[in-house]
Amino acid sequence: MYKETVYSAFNLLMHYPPPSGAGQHSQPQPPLHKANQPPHGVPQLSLYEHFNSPHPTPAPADISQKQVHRPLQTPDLSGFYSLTSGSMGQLPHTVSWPSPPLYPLSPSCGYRQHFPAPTAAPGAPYPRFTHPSLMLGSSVPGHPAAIPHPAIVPPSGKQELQSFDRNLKTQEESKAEKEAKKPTIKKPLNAFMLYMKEMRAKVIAECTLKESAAINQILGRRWHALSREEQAKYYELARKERQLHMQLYPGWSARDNYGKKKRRSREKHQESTTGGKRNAFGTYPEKAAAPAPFLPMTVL
DNA sequence: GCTCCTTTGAAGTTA
DNA sequence: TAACTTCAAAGGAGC
Repeated sequence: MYKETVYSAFNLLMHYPPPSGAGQHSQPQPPLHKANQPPHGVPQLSLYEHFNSPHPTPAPADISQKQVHRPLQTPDLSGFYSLTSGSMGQLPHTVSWPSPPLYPLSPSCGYRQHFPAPTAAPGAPYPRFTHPSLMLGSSVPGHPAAIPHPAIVPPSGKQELQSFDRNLKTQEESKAEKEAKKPTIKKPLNAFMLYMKEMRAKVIAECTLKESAAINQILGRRWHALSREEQAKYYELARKERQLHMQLYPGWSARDNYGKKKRRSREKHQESTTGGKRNAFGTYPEKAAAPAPFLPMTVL
């Protein structure tokens, strides 16, 4: 039964149609994230105003209007923010279609018909949304909450204990320790990362999956299936995220974290694509990614 | 406990 | 400037 389901789903995916317009456009347009820059002269709410506006405002029917107050919601958060839409109309004509999935997905998770781009009724109030990293931290003047911005990652308690033990070590070591203890300021999340954060729980619930790699594949496909307006929402969020990040950490650069994680060697990367390491489903990427034959249904 | 997997996008580095 | 690389999140798996 399980095998049958998996085969069916996999065969479906192999014949999974690309989104409408993919591969058919003759005049490629700039990517959404490039095109989605606000034009000059469009009044922008300050970040403080964004985060301290007491009441969410229903969005106008025409999202291309110069200001859209669009509080969105996640279940565990109480705040909201409003965003300014500068160029919602300047969206890419289409998006590239992702490569076939490496993981066999169930139709309810991987098949496009099951996750159409959500649409809101015209004039309906926008759902609340507060991405944690968009919430005010203590470093924002005038804000009562002493919650640090989540981009700052303090060392873990374990590391702190370890560093406490090392107090007896040499000054040089403690100096190096101090450097290591410096909280890491993380990169602001991009549009897709924000989308993943919001939708992950939903996918987990729908698909009863726990493997992040598999979930991310589903989310990647859903991202491509989103309407341009829906994607624009996340590009706008990401823009705000970067803006806030710049305000909170003016001197920060992505260079600060560059190379901090262990650099993956090309050999290792190639190894992974040529069968060196198993993925989350215990299969080898190159085998799963290869064009799959149309497998016959197998009843166990 | 570190790294990989897997996704997209931003930003860094390299040629 | 184009191409390539790294890192953001997530959590199970493997070493």
